[in-house]
Amino acid sequence: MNTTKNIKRTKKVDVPEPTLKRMPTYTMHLKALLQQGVVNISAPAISEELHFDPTQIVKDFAFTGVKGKPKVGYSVVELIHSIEKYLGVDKKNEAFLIGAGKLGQAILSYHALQGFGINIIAAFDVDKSKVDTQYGNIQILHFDKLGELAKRLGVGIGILTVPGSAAQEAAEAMVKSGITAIWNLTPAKLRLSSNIIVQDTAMYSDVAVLLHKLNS
Amino acid sequence: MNTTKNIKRTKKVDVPEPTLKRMPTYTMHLKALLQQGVVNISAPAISEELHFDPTQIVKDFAFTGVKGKPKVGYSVVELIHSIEKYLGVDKKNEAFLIGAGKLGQAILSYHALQGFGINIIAAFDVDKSKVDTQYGNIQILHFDKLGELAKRLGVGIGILTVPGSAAQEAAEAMVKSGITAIWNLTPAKLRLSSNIIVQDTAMYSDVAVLLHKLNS
DNA sequence: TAGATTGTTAATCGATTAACAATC
DNA sequence: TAGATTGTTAATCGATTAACAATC
Repeated sequence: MNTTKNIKRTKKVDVPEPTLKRMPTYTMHLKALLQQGVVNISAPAISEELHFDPTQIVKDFAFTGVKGKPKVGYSVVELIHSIEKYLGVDKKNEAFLIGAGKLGQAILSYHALQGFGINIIAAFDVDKSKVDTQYGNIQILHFDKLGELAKRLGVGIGILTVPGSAAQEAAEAMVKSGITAIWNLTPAKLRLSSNIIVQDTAMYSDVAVLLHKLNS
Repeated sequence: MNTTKNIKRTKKVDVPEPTLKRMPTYTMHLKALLQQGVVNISAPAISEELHFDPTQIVKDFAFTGVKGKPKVGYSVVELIHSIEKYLGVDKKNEAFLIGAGKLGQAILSYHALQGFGINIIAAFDVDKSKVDTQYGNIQILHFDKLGELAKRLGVGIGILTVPGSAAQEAAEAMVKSGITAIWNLTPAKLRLSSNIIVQDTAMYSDVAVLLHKLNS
């Protein structure tokens, strides 16, 4: 039995990551259109607003399996449903937030995140003044309880908002607790087992791009 | 006189944006090495740690103008200086922060930002309970004062951390105040004059990528 | 029917990766 | 000198954009 062949058998019709990153922009815009009572929308019309190439928009939508009508465009409602289903927004996607500092609190209070498919069900911290308090309607628990709770509730997603210096250690504890996907908002470069999904939000990278554009 | 030709004359040796985004990762790693007393480092050695392609690392470094020695690698100190100079970290880069909510406070308390070249010198908000207080050593002023202060101090960078619903309006006020570069941390898609530099940090895009990787 | 827009295939563009000569 | 690594040119890969046929 040839393992290499088996891996290749999974036909690689994978979405480009840039497409994936544009998806939430689409749903946000489409929801605004829906509220304005717009029923159908064409790719060129969206292009006008978002400044994406119309062909690219058509291609992006095609990945979700939605069908449009020539001359008419797409049903706004259908599009929203199709994209959200494709992204897995309808799934449970329960997450723990690790590190209830300012950034963690900002994420906790950003309720729109639920609209993008992530459902934060508890937060963890080591700071005794924060532990066993509520933030919004989310309980902050001691970090020690992460392992037990993650296993009991079967939570697989962790949002990492601890200080950069504590990030690696916290991430390792998360993995031990059974967390398999980490949204890393710290500046740290995490070194974890390759089967763990890590998604970095590297703010400093964006700062570098901004400054370079400004100073050149 | 042909304008089109004049524009093209500026030989397009522009850095790829991915290169720019990797730069801060390099400086962070190199600074750690420096603290460990490492004097020289080769691209293959960095590749081992950061999992970037070694050729890509060599190319990235070349953009900054630094010179390496075959068989030895690069001087860690020289590299840091070269990259930081290239990114404009040495420049003043004074910035205002607009919106002193949780996310704004998180940015304000993230002192490492200074190490990436941005120097926040004041924050603005419309919330009376926040106005005229200090956060860390940064004064929070009323949003009304933005225009006057931006002009007086010649501040050109604005960090936008208001709620998404207020983002467009705040951004327009910033532009009127003479701000030419905006780091947009809100989910809003800003519609501004094309000469304004806007850099989005779109957290929801990263969530979309994470969930898709997890659910597939 | 005429024309706008979808859907798909082909061309282009840009970044990554590979190859290799130069060199310390 | 031998060999590792830089520096650069070429090949590959993937995403964007263009072209165009299908169709409502």
